[in-house]
Amino acid sequence: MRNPLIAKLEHGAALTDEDRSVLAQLSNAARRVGARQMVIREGERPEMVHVVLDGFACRYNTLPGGNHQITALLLPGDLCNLHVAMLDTMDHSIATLSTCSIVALSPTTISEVTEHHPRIARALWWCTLVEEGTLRAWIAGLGQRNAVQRLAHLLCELLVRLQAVGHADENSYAFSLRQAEIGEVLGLSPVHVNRSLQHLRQTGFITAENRRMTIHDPDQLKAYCGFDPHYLHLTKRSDRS
Amino acid sequence: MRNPLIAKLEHGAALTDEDRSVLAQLSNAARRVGARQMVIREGERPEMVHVVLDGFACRYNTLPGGNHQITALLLPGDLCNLHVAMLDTMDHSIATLSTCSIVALSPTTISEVTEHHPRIARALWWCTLVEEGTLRAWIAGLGQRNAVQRLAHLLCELLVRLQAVGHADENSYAFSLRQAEIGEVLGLSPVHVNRSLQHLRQTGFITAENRRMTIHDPDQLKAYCGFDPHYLHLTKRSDRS
DNA sequence: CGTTTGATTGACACGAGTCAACACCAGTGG
DNA sequence: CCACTGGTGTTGACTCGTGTCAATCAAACG
Repeated sequence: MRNPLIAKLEHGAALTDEDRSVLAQLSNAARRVGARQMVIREGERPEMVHVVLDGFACRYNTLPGGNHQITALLLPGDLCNLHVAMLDTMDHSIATLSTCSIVALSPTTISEVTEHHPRIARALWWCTLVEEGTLRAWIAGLGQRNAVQRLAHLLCELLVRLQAVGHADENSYAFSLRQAEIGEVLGLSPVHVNRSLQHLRQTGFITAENRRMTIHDPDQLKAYCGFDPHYLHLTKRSDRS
Repeated sequence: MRNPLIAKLEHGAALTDEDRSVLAQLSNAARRVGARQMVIREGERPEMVHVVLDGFACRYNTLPGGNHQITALLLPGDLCNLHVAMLDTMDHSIATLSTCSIVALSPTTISEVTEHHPRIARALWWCTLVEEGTLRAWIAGLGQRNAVQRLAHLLCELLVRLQAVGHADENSYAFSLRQAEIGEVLGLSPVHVNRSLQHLRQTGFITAENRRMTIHDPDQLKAYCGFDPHYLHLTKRSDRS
């Protein structure tokens, strides 16, 4: 399995072999983190840039009252807090969902790399655009879609994003979120997540077993929930400029 | 009334007088745009960075089915598409809501300015972080708050953001959105927006008349909806480093 | 094996959407 | 100067999606 960081950044810029080897080196210092561990807490001053190399992590906001809303899923290849040096304190928290393999990079490492490797710098810029696009897509889903479509849309997004880093095959991927956690992503109660999953199962769209999600006909599910991958900006570099 | 672009960026970096005069110059070429005009359409290749100097504009996503979800409100001082050069095509549209005064800057202007004025560059970076924080806060609101709290939260956010650029006084600001547009922000039907507004009026929280929103006791309304301005990162520069 | 954690189910309550009528302007044109 | 218009805001009645609570089931685990 390829290095997911490299695989992801390939979508954002035309990397050279040298770029790749730099990224590969950065990935060496990965550490293993158990499921449901905090990585950064809201209010802290962030010190490191984190890169997820394996597993699922998330950003989440805590609301007065104690409710949580997950605002982003961090998949293999995803970065957090690229802008680390700019921030006073975190306005949200980051935690693992499954067991993860994570690298922590110092701001100086980042700035050295971006200074000497313009294509990597470009790819990192691209990452933040994709991140913003994803945030907007989630807002649109929360505001306009019903529970089942929201869930279907999430499953489609995960399929496409994981495929982009080589962590999903044609129509399935490892998926170990609890239903309660899916609820925190979609703004639904755990019970309703359960019912929505059942609906997708009974309609024959998906099979979820053994911590693996299988989407029987991805194109059909995408059509069902109106999934348009444009916001992920995955057009292969080679396709354009 | 101060230049809102300068007023906003002051929050992101300690600007010098020279920085301010550069920004003031950039603001000269503003053009007037009527209400409900498209600025950039989804799918287009963006060519210019836009800055709102007066009025309300918005980003919005169009969903299959034709529904719209507003994903960001662009207030005086706000920028769109700083990252213009990086994008292939827009994954969302931008339009005015009220009559606006807008400047369009070329990517080369931007890169020249950021190259020669590191504090402005820093402030622009800061802007994108605030933007992301706001997107996350909206996700959290859509996922976890009920209609009235969502509305109250929006009104609080607008108060604070407009105050930050000198476009609101202690407890009121010009506000000319239709209820249907508020609905597109909050993911609510126009009818329910109406009822939620009435609720806030009858509870004595707000008065909305003459295209002006008055929040009688901002602290109380903030407490009511759990508004925490942290995500706007408006701590005055002078307060820290 | 008991224990625990998470998934599933059913009954019920309630927030929010829908539809349709009506009120209230501001602007228009006669 | 006044009817007419179109766009918004306001109401009421009804429906339906989703949340809540609580019981039960299933699988993982020490």
